[in-house]
Amino acid sequence: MMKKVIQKKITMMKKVMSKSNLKLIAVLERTGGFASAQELHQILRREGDGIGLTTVYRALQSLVDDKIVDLLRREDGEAIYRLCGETHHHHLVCKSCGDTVEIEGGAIEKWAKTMAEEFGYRDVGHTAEIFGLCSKC
Amino acid sequence: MMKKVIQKKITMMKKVMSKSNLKLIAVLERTGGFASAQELHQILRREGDGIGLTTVYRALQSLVDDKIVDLLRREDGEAIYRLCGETHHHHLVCKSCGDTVEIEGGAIEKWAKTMAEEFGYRDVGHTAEIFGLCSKC
DNA sequence: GCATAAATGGAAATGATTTTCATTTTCATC
DNA sequence: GATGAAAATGAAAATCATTTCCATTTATGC
Repeated sequence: MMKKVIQKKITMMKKVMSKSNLKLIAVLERTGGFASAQELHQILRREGDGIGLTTVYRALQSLVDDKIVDLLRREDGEAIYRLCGETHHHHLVCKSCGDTVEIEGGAIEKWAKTMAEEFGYRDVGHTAEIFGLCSKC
Repeated sequence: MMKKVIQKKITMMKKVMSKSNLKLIAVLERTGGFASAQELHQILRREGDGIGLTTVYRALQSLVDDKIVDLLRREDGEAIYRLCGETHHHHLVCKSCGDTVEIEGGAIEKWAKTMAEEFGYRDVGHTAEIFGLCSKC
C-alpha cells in the first residue's frame, strides 16, 4: 500500500508517474530499507518484470530529483536508494546484517546550522549516519 | 614540511613507509584539502613523477588502513582522501570550490553514542559532513 | 486513425577502482 | 660486492556501477 506522504506528493505535483517510477516505488516500499539500483533491478527481474537496467536508473534518478527517494552511498561508493520518510532523518545501520533504524537528528540539524553560520557557509545540507553492530549480530 | 602528527604516527608504528606512501603524504599535505586518487596521480605526474596509478591507489589504501588519511566520498561516489588531523573531526565542504573547513563535532559524538545505546548497537562509528556554499562562492 | 512526444531497453561507452603478473628495487646476509 | 628472498612497482587487463546512444514501442491529444 502506498504511503500517504508519497501519495500526497504525487498529487501535489500533478505529474503522472511513468509505470517504471511506480514499480520502483512499490519495490522500495516492500523492501523497506536501502537498496542499490542493481539490487532493485534484480528484484524486479526475479519477480518476472522485464524492466531494463537503464530504466531502473532513470526512474531512480527522477524519483531522487522529485525528492521521493533519498540517495546515499555505501562505503564502497555504490549509490543506495530509499523512500523518503515524512521528515528529514538519519540512519543507524548495522554493518553486518544491514538492518536500519531511522533516528531523529535534532542535535545534528542544530550543529550543522551553527557551524555553517560560524564559517559563513550558505545553502547547506548535511549527511550523518551511524554504523555499528546491531544487537542480533 | 611534515606535520608533527604524521611524523609521530610514522614513528609510533615503527613501520618504514614506502617511497610512494611518503610521496602521497607530501602531496596531500601540500594541497591541503581533499583530492581523489586520479587527481593525486595527475598532480604527481605533472610534477614529473612517473608514479603509476596502481601505486597511487595502493599507497592511499595503506594510508587509510593505517589511519593516516581519511577517506570520504564525493556526491558522485568518487573516493576522496585527506590527511587525518590530530583529533576526530568533521568537515564543512564547499560544494562549488571544494574548500574545506575542519570542524568539531562534540554534539555528534554524543548523539551517536546516545542513539547507539538506545537501539542496542555496539561498536559504532559515524560519518557527518556538511555541504554548502562558502562565502567566496 | 494519426502524429507526436514520452517511455523503454539493449548495447556500447565511460570512468573509477581492482586484479594480475612480470619486473625492479630493497635489504639483510654471506 | 654478490646473492636471494621479500616488498614495491607499474602496465595492461578485468571489473563493476553508471551513463549515453539510438532504435523501437507505447501513450496521448486531436
